[in-house]
Amino acid sequence: MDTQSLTLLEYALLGLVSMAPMSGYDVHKMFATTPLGHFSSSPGAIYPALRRLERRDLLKATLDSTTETRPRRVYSLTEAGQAALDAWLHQQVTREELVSNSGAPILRFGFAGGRLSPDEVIAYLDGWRQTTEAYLEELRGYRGLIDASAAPHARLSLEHGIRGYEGVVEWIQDAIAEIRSHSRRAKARGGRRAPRQ
Amino acid sequence: MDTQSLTLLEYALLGLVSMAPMSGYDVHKMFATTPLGHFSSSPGAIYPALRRLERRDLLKATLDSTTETRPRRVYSLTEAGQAALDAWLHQQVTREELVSNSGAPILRFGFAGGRLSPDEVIAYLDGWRQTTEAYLEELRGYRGLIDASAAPHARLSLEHGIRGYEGVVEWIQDAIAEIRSHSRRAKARGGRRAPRQ
DNA sequence: AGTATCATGTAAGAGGTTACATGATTTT
DNA sequence: AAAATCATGTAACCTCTTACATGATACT
Repeated sequence: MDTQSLTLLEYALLGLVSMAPMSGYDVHKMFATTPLGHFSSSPGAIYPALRRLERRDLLKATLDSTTETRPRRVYSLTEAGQAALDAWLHQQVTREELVSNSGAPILRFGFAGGRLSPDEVIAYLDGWRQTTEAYLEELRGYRGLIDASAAPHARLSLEHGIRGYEGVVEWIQDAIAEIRSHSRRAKARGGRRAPRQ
Repeated sequence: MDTQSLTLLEYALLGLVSMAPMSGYDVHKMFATTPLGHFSSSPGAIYPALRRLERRDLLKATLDSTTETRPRRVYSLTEAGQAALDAWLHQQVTREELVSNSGAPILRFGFAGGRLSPDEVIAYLDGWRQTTEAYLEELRGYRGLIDASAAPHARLSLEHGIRGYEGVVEWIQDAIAEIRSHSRRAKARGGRRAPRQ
């Protein structure tokens, strides 16, 4: 298996295809019409990326010839693709991901839905929270270094960053609580053996 | 004047140099040691960008030969550079800037300190707030389209985005209040003619 | 004397953006 | 019949990343 790491766009494509097999045009529509991260829907990015993933055997294309037109290339994950996606989903949030503001942490969370267990998701979220709180301490340390009356914009910009990360911590706490209660309900239902209608 | 738009890194360089003349290495240190946006401090990005800005006559370099070593190239803004920076600082925040999450809005705010009047800064912040609230309405519209019990991660991801933008709106309101009171104090001091000591 | 840091760069490669191309299908 | 949209792509260009190069000064 090929350990080379992928671009964020490529991981996003793996994640999307994992939820449902898709063509390049389907991906384009997703990026263009839903608030799924901040990816460009330009075909010049999407189609070459899909081809790269196909070359690396992470995706396979099945030619859909139901219509007589030029066949759509519908992509799905190979086994190596599932492994690569799962390995990525298991990566903890790093300080660098926070600083670079790439959107990778929330993207991983979004795709973790069906692929990670509730306990794994909670562990991921808790790691994210810890990394965020450590970075928050760093940022708060800068507050003392700024002469506020001399540089109000510098201090306010720093405050903007701090507030953002504080909001993330709150969101994580709520998300963990919600996932816990959701998983408890699922277990309770499982105990009574799925009563239908 | 050259109306071609610049990359965010290039605008960041104009902004940094506007605060104090700097060499490429000074910029590198800024990016490496302060939480100034999410720029890479790699010389392969910084030095070529400075050269591009010099070629476009937005920056000029003065060779500092106080030391007998290889002279440092200390950059400062040309008049065209000041005009380009000011034009950028006057641009309102767009929906695209919010979606792409580039960090341009807070970067402009940070550099607006000495170059825009308090009234202009407040107008900028208020435009940012309005654009953010409009985008928030868009995002809230997606809430109804998601079946929460079927796709809890999708709904939580959306909520993550919504919370972030709500936090920005709150920060903007506080920032406006602070800038208003700061500017009132400055006017009051101006009336009594700068008492020293 | 040797190592770390200062300070400035270059070279190769990858990925993304913008713009264009192509041909079929659906809509007006 | 014409226009818009579906669907897939290519080509040129630009910027950034990574890694290496270079030579001077400061430190130990």
